[in-house]
Amino acid sequence: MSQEKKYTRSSEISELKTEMVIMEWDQPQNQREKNGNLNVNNGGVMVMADEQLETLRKQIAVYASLCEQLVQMHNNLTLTATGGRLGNLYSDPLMTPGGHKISSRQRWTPTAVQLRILERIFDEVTGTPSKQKIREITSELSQHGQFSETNVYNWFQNRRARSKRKQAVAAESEVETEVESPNTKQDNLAVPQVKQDVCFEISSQLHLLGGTYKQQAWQGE
Amino acid sequence: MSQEKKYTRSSEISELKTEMVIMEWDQPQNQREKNGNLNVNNGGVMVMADEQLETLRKQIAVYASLCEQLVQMHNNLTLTATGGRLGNLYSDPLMTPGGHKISSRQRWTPTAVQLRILERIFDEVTGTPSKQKIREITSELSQHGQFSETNVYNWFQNRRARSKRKQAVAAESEVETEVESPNTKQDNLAVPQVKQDVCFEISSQLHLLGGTYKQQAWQGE
DNA sequence: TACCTATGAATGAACG
DNA sequence: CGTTCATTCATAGGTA
Repeated sequence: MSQEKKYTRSSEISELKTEMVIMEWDQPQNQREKNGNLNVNNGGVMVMADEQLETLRKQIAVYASLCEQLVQMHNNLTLTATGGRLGNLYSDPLMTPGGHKISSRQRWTPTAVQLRILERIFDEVTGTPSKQKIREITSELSQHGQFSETNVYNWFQNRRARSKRKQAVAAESEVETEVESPNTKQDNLAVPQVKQDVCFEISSQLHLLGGTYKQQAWQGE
Repeated sequence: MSQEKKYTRSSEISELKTEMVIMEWDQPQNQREKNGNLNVNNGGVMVMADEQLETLRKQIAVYASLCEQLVQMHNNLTLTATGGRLGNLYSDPLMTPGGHKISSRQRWTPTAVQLRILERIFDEVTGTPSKQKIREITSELSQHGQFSETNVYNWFQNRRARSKRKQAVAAESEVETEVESPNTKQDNLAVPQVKQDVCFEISSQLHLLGGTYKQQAWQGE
């Protein structure tokens, strides 16, 4: 009785950005260039070294935290994330004793690659997936996993609908409640949404942070 | 019945975290205290600042690289894909300089009052909350706490689903007392730990780097 | 400290 | 197309 379960998945990234409080460098770029001895040859700038030190430490702290969390996420995700699992391991003959629990089809879960492509296309298309297009997309994405056109269709439908709903809700909540707090732009607490490319955010943060040595590498695309 | 491993969200990572121990600085704490000018008033210690700076920068560089890799891996694996559950960006945590953090980001938890009202309404409605209704409910409950309509929506959804499920399960077990486990369909736990190696490497690097400055940040209080 | 339960949230699929 | 259902994930809180 080996029942496979696919845990993992995690969304701890949300915290990352909160921690990533990028701090400014007190020194301009040119100063940073000669990082071998930038703060000692300047008469009274010595104090700066100290500040910088502090800053650097903080940066490192942030980085450390970041890495830690990333590792965590990776740990969680790694377990079963790699590819589509639509047609692979999971032996569930949809047969329950006594009950009629049929139709227990496992739902398709797009992989990262697939999702990215889908979103891109979603962005391109104005509002109708168009059957023809769906076929193409399916073919395209089929290389990264097995699934049917119906999945794509559904995906677009859902995507559209939810997008709209989110917008509506946002707009609605935007209505000013005069008696209420002036502008508590703090409507968090359960209005996540926005679910964009989280990784992208991380990337941004990283790239912002890492002005010291590293430049950019993955930020491309 | 039980498999070999239990899958705990944080236990696997525990070792990683242990490696992220704070690394001692060549300076004692008291020195760090007066970080306003710790390395300038000491005749020959100035160089140290420089060295330290250099070291710190290197650390940052390494961290940056690590993060980069991590993000890359994450991107490849599942980031926004497999689970898609990763879109949890909540709003800023509002961290006060004093060290106070306003918890209450994350999951909305209905208060007693809210719950009562919700249940009452749930009982009234035949089974379709209807968006309009949700709006009202939200408005009404907003007096007892801040939350969005989505919460209400979700609440009803979950409520109904759960209700149904319970009923179904009850009916099923009522008709037949099978040998299966009627309590819960939660006999999962397979825990395929496979690709851990990657993380392992990274963790090694991280640990090499040392924590430097980091202490606890996100792991919560 | 570790597991379990309850439940809020996310999302693929289906219904009208 | 908009709305609802069903399933699963992830987390807060309780318990041993």
